[in-house]
Amino acid sequence: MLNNLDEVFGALSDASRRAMVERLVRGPASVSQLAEPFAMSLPGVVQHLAVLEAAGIVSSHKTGRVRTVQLVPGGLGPATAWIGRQRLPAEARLDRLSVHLSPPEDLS
Amino acid sequence: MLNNLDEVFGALSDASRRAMVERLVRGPASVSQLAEPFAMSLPGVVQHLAVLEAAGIVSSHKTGRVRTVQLVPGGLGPATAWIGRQRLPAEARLDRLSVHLSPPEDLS
DNA sequence: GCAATACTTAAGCACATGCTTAACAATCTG
DNA sequence: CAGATTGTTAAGCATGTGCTTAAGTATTGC
Repeated sequence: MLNNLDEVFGALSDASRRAMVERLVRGPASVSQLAEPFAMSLPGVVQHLAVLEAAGIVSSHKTGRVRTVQLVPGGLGPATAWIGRQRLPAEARLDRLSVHLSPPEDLS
Repeated sequence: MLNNLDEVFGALSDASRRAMVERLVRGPASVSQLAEPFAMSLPGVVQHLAVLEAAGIVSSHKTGRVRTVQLVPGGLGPATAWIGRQRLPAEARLDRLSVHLSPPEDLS
């Protein structure tokens, strides 16, 4: 089985890449749009995006000359799951509590 | 304000360091005990522990000639919190639930 | 068609990372 | 005290990371 935790955590260990993820939470964006807040060359940004894509955090497709990037739903799942497993025994009660909480209700 | 997300995610991006954290969830351990599962020199292990300690994930104290390492409660909190904030709007319902679970409480 | 736009590819460079071995403490044990 | 145990310090090395600039390749709009 392929373990991509190295790539996921590695991708998140860089502030520029985290900022890109934060931007993408608000919706898909082109490479240029993602590059705009940074004092960084476009190739630099593209390299960061490649890291995020290799980690499965982001996906992209090219339409015409524009590459649109978006978050992969659940792309952070492996990271969340791993961290969730490393709770101290003292914190375990909270885990059990969550099991008994009712599933999320319709909040409309 | 100092931002240690780089260090926390960076520390978790290495499989050896994650394995050490997994071991420490089951209780404190000496440097030698932590080193035992690895085909790695002791200085190598100590360097990994230094990364975990710099990230605030682990703490250690030396008694006699033995250094005992343990998890810092809530040391993974910054990572958990950041990931929790990057949920897609579609996943937002889960956020409300997590609000009731996150703060580490006094479990005495 | 021609120029502007939006990337892409390639190469290179400084610095960080993940190890190693060798040598050095410091502490316990018989 | 002598030797074994436990960790530390220092140095070095191969590889990875995070940029850069320069030059190229589609597309699109006039």
